[in-house]
Amino acid sequence: MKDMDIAEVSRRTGVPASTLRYYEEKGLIASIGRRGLRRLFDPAVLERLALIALGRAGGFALDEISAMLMPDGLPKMDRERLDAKADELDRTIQRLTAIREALRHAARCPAARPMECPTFRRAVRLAGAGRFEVAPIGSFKAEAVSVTRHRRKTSDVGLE
Amino acid sequence: MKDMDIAEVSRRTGVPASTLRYYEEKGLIASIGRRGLRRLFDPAVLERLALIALGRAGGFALDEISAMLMPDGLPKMDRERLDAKADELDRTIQRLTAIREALRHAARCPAARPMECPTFRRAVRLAGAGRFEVAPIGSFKAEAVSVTRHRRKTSDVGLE
DNA sequence: CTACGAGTTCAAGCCGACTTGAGGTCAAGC
DNA sequence: GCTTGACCTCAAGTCGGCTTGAACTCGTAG
Repeated sequence: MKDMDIAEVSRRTGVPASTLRYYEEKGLIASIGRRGLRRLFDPAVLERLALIALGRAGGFALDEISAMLMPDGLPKMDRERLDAKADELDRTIQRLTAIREALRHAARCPAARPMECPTFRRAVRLAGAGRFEVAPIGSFKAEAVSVTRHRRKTSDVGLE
Repeated sequence: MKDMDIAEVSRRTGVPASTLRYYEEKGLIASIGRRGLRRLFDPAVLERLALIALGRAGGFALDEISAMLMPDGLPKMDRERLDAKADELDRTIQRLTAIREALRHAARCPAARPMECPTFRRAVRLAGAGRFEVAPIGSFKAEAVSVTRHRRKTSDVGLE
């Protein structure tokens, strides 16, 4: 298998040609040359695209991803940096798990107002969904979670 | 505690006033009236904002969230719909967990190229990070994950 | 030789969730 | 009575990650 044109890369990865050009422009992938105007890609780009997709699926920004990949597609970051990313993901997972439980519970809990249900409240608290001192029963607080979002002042709850 | 002005709601929730106005405009929250020009909010809005934050933290779009809340802040969706959301979250969690493992592994795996490492490859596969038939060793495929993102053609990997 | 279709560039558009800025209103304190 | 400052509206801007469209260039099949 020799070098591929953009259509083949697109076909084999499901990544649209426009996206591939965009990624190249951003320096995430590189074409190995041209035939006429047309880009030629080394098959290794498929692997690299898999890693990029992995990062995207993990919710990382393209910039972060390119910071993690060496020119040849090897993970570049040191152990600490990768572990930090893993930890970040870990916190996200915790949060999402709590939210999932809240939803499951809300689906069958008969309480009139969800916030009156201790189970639900607990889930909300674990979700770290903002710092609210909501009235009913004892007040609860949670540290604001801030998941890699640009300049935010106070409690950020965004996942993305 | 009687009705609050926007500043108080903001202070108590950490949600900026601009965001509160935006949410009102979108119909996610409602002010209970005005004093002069100024909005007045019922304390119940705090609870509603907590639920909104919960949804945001779960990665749901504002539209989805408002579809889940009754005018008074009660979860509105039927059991099936809520369960479906929970399932969606579940899949996301699975994916993120796989990615976290991939990162942890990559942090200490000595393999020259990550894709040569079976453990890593497995993680990538579980992450469903695109459908790639990458060269080395046996090829693998994964169904494209599509996480509630607007019109996308082929394999979408976005989480957000 | 020419037409075709797949590729190219560059600028502009889109989506969601907000933020920012200019300019206006109004209740309260001096 | 006048200033102050918190609040208001409305339009426009921002950010990331792409997509879209117009206008162009090639290699190749007929």
